[in-house]
Amino acid sequence: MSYNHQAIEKKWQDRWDETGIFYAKDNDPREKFYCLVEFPYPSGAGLHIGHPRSYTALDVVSRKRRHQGKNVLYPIGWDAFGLPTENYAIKTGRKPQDITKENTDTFRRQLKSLGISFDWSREVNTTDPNYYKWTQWMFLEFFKAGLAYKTTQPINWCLSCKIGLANEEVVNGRCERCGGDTEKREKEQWMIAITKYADRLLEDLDTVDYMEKIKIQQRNWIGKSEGALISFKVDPSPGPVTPWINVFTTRPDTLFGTTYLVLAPEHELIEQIATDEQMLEIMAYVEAAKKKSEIERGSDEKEKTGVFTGAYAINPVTGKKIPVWVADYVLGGYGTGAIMAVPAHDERDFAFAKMFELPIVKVVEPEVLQNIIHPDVGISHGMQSDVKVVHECFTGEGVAVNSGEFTGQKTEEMKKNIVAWLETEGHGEASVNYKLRDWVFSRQRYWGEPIPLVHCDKECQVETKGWVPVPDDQLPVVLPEVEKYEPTDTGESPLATIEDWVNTTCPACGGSAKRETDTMPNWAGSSWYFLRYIDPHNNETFADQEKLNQWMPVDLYNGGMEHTTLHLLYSRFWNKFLFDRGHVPVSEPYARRHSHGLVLAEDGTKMSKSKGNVVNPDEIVSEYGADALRMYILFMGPFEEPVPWNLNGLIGVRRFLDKIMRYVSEWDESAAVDGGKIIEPHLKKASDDIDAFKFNTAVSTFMMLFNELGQKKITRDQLKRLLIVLCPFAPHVANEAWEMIGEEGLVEEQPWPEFDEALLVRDQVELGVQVNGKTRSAIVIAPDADEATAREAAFADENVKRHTEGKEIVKVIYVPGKIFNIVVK
RNA sequence: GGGCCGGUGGCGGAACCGGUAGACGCGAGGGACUUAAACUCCCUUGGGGGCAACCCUGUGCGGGUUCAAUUCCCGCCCGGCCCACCA
Repeated sequence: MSYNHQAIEKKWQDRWDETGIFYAKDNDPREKFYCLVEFPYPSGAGLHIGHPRSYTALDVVSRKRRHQGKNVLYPIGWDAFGLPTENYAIKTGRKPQDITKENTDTFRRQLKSLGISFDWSREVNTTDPNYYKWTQWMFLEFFKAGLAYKTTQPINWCLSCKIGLANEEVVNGRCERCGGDTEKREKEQWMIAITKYADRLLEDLDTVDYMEKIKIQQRNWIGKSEGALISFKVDPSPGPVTPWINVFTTRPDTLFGTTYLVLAPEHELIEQIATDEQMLEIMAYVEAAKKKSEIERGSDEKEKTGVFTGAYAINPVTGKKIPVWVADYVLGGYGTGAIMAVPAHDERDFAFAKMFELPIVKVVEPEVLQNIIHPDVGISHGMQSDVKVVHECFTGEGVAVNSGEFTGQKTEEMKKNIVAWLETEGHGEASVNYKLRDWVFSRQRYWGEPIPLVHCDKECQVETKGWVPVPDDQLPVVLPEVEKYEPTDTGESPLATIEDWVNTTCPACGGSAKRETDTMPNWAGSSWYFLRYIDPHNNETFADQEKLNQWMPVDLYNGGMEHTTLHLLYSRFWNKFLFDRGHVPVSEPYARRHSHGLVLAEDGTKMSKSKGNVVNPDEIVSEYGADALRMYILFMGPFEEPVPWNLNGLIGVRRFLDKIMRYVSEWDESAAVDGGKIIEPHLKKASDDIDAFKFNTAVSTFMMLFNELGQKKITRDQLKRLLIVLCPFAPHVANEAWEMIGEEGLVEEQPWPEFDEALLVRDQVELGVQVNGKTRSAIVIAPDADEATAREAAFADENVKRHTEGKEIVKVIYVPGKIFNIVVK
């Protein structure tokens, strides 16, 4: 017998809709549980088979919590701004608004067909003006706090999207969205000063329960390093004002080994200090470096290039003149865009020095060498004349050599002392650097939130360089209708072409003014959506304070690892900022963060449209049913690991669901026997596995349970308990079965079972018996039997006798319930 | 190059805190039911040996700790993901 999934799934989904049983309740005395999944980007392709993995898993958790009497908020919405929709609009000439409407309708239908217990009354959409009104309002909060600023600086530019990208969006020199080539470009951009929060984003990781690998990845991305800022005086001075070159280093202790300086090609001092003879060559090099795409620059395989500027600077500790070079192995965006090169103790500097025959001076030795009498100690640390060719580079810590008065100090000690010396001499100071960059927040695109600023023609607001916020009562600044969605040839947003929208009046002085035509990146709306779910229809504020107090923080948040350095970091930052402004009650938005693995194609590779190995959830649901898809996707493997899709596996799960329905239809109360000893341990295991995120073994536990039951009919109460625990996994089947046995109402209304300890303990276990660690037999014995009993049973066993007879028994190890091991000689 | 994760049957995977390796599912083989098929049910299924009871071997490779290692330690090899000239 095979149950009719189409009929029963529709039936119960309608019942859930009618009763509103999954709606979260504000002002409710029950304990709250806020369960969150990353809301999807509603693409034209429809739901990906990977989506249900995360949604189903957290659905199981949410459903269990409801059974346990919690007031659960499990919402869903649409992260709908973004390039694919815009590109589709360009291709078809249709409005992105219309395309989005169609796509979200599809996604909603697909998600509902899975029976996921979302609270559909709280659906949000980032492209809804009632939503992005608040995204804009929050941007203005950043602006008013001085954290949003416009600047011209080299940014990552995607050549095919014609769009500026944040660091986080550039993957191996390619655009994260389209995979196209990127290069550095000078462009005016709105930035948000996320770096001001770098320390707190780092430190507060200790206060949250994230999977360790997520924390590690965020720490690495923030990339805090401590060191020193050191100033080198250019000598001879190229003009009346003597320029100084500032460098950041994590190894100030190697200053004596600094034999040259290197500036990034973008460095502002280059033109000023380069000598006339070198100028042509330098300019050519700088130009070439600019044109190099990020890919080329990265793929140079350590082959170093560079040009001498002709200028020299003074090493403050040795007093020696050292040459200043320009090379693109130094990054303009990190530190000061200039480095002190210590070829003896840095691989990159070493490679460069060898290439251009620059001096290499050893100033650190591994500590172990210090115990050996060393002829080098004490030799002068001069330049050219006494340079020995060093054949390898030592980057570790150790003891200083060739370092004047500091010689003999350990690295840690020397770092402190040299920084103190630099500070007194006015040549430098202790300093901290981060890899994290400020967030490039402008997009020259149509399909995003307009940045709600106006530039006053008279620049009446001097301190903000003429930029004036659109007043709150004029928000949202609604996206105007345009003819064409293409970015303009000048690299400006299509909005720039709508004159009567661009031209406006200055909110401050009433004079003429122009609107900002850039839009926000698609990360904007997703940075705070978890707050809007709490009060999605509020028109007075983004969410009511009382309700925020009630619901925040999110108790459990699941999403993909690919968002660890993007969305997850951005939204933590955004929430912290709102917290500082007094708008949200907690500093960290997510108490616990989990991540899921990808669902791969059957061949173990990523699913992709081009390879044609994509699985369509609609087909699966219509052919095998939502419950089969739900249970299979949980069963296929460990939740956090990637697993290949396998249709036969899904069919196996469907067979199991048929087996359950068959059991229930054949179930006969009058023939019931006590099955407590069978079902109780299994139900307990399945229940525990939910909290441990071990959904795969939870499903297999149900299978084992039915294998053990066989034809045995359990009591009504026992069957009911079973169906309640099954319900989070296969809610349609559980409800249908519930009705089949004549029970009223919905399974969702039932409390989670309390497990009876007495039924969990087993009276007999099979205990392995080993001789010298090799399993030779097994005995059936009480799990808590004493050693004498176990010993008797074990030595009575024929097989054990055969392996022990005539041998000296050295000792026996008996671990009750685990093992009985006899050591013989 | 760095960080993280992983490597167990033909396949996906299980094994709690070191305690009978291979649960559960798929696939395969055999059988029952059927006029036949589908469905369902039963048996077998890591490799090698043996009629059998059983024996040997086995969790990427090489060592080690232990009564006992898929699990812990050391050294390698391979794969995946993320980051990557970050001073």
